[in-house]
Amino acid sequence: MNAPRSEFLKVLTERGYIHQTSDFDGIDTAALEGRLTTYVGYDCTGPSLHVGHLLSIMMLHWLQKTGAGKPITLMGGGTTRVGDPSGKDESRKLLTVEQIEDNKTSIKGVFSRFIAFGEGKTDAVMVDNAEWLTKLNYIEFLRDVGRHFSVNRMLSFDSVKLRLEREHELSFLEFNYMILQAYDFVELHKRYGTILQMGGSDQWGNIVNGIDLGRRQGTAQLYALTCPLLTTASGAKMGKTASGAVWLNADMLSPYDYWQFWRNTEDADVVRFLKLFTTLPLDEVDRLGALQGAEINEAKKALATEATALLHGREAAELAAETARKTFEQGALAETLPTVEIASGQLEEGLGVLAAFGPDYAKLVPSMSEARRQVKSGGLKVNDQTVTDDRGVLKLSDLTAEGVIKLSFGKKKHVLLRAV
RNA sequence: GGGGGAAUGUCCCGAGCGGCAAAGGGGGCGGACUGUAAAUCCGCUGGCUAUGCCUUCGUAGGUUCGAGUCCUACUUCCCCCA
Repeated sequence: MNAPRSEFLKVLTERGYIHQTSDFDGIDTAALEGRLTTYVGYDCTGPSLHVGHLLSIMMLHWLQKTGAGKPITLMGGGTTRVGDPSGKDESRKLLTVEQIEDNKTSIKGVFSRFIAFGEGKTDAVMVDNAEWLTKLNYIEFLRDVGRHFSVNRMLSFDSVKLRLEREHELSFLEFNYMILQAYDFVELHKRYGTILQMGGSDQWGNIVNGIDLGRRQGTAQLYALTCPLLTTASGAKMGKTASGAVWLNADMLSPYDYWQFWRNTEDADVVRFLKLFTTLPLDEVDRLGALQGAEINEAKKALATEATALLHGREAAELAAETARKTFEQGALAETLPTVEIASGQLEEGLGVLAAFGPDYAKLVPSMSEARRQVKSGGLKVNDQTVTDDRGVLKLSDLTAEGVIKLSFGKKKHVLLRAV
């Protein structure tokens, strides 16, 4: 692999996005000529994408920014009806078509934060593979596409092999996923001149299948580029928090919580994440990375603010940073903490502490039983006072001068209960 | 087609003579220590209208005062013979 000549691959290489490519020089040349039309596919299995998807979105961002080519975001409206078996032990429950459509609508919004859509040469477009997949004729499809796939070879792919080795069922439906994804690649080539598919390293097999199919059907040379699967320095899968995945949609994870997620990055990951998840120039990253000991916290704040600004906007990011500063560095009550409203009447009658923390109000803990357990281990606080009695009751007199009650779970998670 | 084995706490792996909310790990969460980090140590890790009640051991039945444990059928997987 030679040193990249294109700005696009230069950036991707320097910032650590590349895990594997099918033909580095070929991609490099196309990028240099600005004809690297590239797609990434996104399943519609949930109502929001999460940080795991961010890497590929950032790659599309750089693709556009460096003028290497046109980004295409492919919504898997069709493939999600089949289900990708990659990396999963069990079949996902079949989603209804309505659920998939709802998810798709809900997911769409985040892309425009990172890439510009439009009609121009390097403007991004969004397409949905339901458009062509749902119209396929089975027999025709088998004859045109199916004959190019060897089952012997398909069985050797990790996504399939894992299931077989683990003794878990793999339905014929799911077995077809890789064929459909391969077909997508070729179809996108025909429609938009797409020549590159990017994705996580777990998608390598699926992408290469598309390249093979293209060659057999006589398309131009297609390419693959994958990014590494993200793990933290201590080996944990990235993107999980107490309350689940780190969602990108603001209504599922507030900008403040998103900021907190990045703020809590392990020391050893800071530089890597600055390169991957912010657009800060590399010399600035180097400067931040050189900080030692407790000073690394400055780098983490920069990471949090920059990453949040990309997704939720500069203003929301600054606000989150300020809220965190007040809460953690001054120990003051930040009015901008996540807030849950409660009827004053409820407080007049008295609201059980457990209930206040539980799923009906602050949602800091998932159940009353969990709240009870946390009281035992001293994890709950009301107005910075540790809760000791699980039968305690919150009353109007617990309201601070600002008219709120501050509920804390652990040291990092806070919610304000505001009487209305 | 015949024979033998397996499925356990809705995160994973895994023990479980008929009295079991079910050993032990990993992961996760909380506490201590720190720097809102890592490592380490301690605690917790089904739900609820809570000294009690309800739901859990592949699925559906049965035996029993009582079933994760015994029986029958079914599902999926592994091994051996054909």
